[in-house]
Amino acid sequence: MIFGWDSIRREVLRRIGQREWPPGMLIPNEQDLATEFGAARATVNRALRELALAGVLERKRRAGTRVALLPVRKATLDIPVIRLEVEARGHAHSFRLLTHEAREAPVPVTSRLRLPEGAPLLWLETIHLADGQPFAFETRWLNPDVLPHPQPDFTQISVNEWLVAHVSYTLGDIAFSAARASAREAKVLGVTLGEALFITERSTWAGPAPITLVRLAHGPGYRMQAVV
Amino acid sequence: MIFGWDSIRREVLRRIGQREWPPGMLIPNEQDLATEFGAARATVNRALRELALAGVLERKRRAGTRVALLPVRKATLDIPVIRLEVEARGHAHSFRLLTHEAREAPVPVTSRLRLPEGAPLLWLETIHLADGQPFAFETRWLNPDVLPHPQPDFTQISVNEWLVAHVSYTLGDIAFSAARASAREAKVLGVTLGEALFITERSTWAGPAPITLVRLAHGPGYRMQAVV
DNA sequence: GGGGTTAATATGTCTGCACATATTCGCGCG
DNA sequence: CGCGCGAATATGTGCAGACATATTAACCCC
Repeated sequence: MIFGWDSIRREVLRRIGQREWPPGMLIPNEQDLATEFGAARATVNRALRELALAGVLERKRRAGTRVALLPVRKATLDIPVIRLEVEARGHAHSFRLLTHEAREAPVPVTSRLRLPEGAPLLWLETIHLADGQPFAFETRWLNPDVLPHPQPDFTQISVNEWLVAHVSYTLGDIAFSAARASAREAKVLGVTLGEALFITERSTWAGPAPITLVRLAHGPGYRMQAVV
Repeated sequence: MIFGWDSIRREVLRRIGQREWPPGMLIPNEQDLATEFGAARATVNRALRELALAGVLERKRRAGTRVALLPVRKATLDIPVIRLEVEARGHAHSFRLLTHEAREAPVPVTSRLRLPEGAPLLWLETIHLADGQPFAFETRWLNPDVLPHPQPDFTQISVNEWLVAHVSYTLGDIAFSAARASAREAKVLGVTLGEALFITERSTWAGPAPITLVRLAHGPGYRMQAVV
């Protein structure tokens, strides 16, 4: 009813929700729906394409569109810079650079970044604070090739923020897990030894060139939320 | 070059990556780009819309399109049914229903599902196995109103899977965190007391009606991955 | 010069048409 | 009966033109 591809999207969702179109059913083709809704095929296409992207529909050329049997829900989560994440929670962000040195990266790191064994990388440790309280402990391997000469002053601008502003990365992967706090993590984050930490690990790339491998350890109470 | 909106998208990404269009810059409008690429405005629009969705561009009517200063990367993660998750790792999935009883839900649960205090809900505990080894411990509050009479046999089909096949939910939220294993969790998952667990909590709704509130505890070694 | 109204502009979306492309169906042939 | 090949079909994408809408810039009046 009303207007726009979004109302078509919602109407299709409604029919699926009410079981008028049960899971697995082949739904009418775009042209028929366009006629029914009094819209152009392109408009119906837009609505169905969005639903396929969301995992609600499965579409194949010639075979048509069917309601997904096991809708693989897709959650999208925003990954802002830490400063924005802290500020979104209503706290003031600050940070302290704890370590900044060149190091030979261990094999798991070089292999994951596809660098030759023993390549010299920068090793940085940063503690991020929210209203002065520990928020996240960041440990990072950084490819020095991406830095200018002289290097930026990472005690003034966080590595995180300098990178998003000065190095465009095109792709990367991210993984989440849980781990117990090591002695160092416990001390830096101010938690008891063995506490459960929420771990985020990211690797980022500028095309074929590795940029950085970063691990963020969040203390207890941290929740990462997403809408489905 | 070549053809298609995706090649325009990649070309725009390239210009951003090469700093031809640095962060914050106002890029040419759709019509000019369409002329430059020899495409229709709709095609350019499609490319730019995708990039805005990915957080690379920021678009505003009349104001134009600019390169995002702090690109808020959006990661999309798939949330399949547990069986598929286990099978994707090359293991055989099985499960055992440990508990299945009516219970008065505690206040935190009823309030989160917006049900009256003391509403009777189903309480279900399930252990999911991968090749016979504990994979995830599922604890669930389930609104009995969504079930048919007689109730399905949850020892045969997992609650998880029955719900996705028979109840369409329209929205929900999901949160991830880390927690230490309680005595019961340690026993069921076969880990030591206090081990760090990866926790997934979901609430799902069919429009205004609550369906279920579920908590999944994954043992150590579990990683949730996403592509940026 | 300040404040409010008006015009200009870039994006958002729609229509109607066309062609491309991936599948599947069905026919014919060995 | 099985197999391969061509026809049919639904989606994917393209184009040109149009109107809608949000937002900004310009202007006028006091």
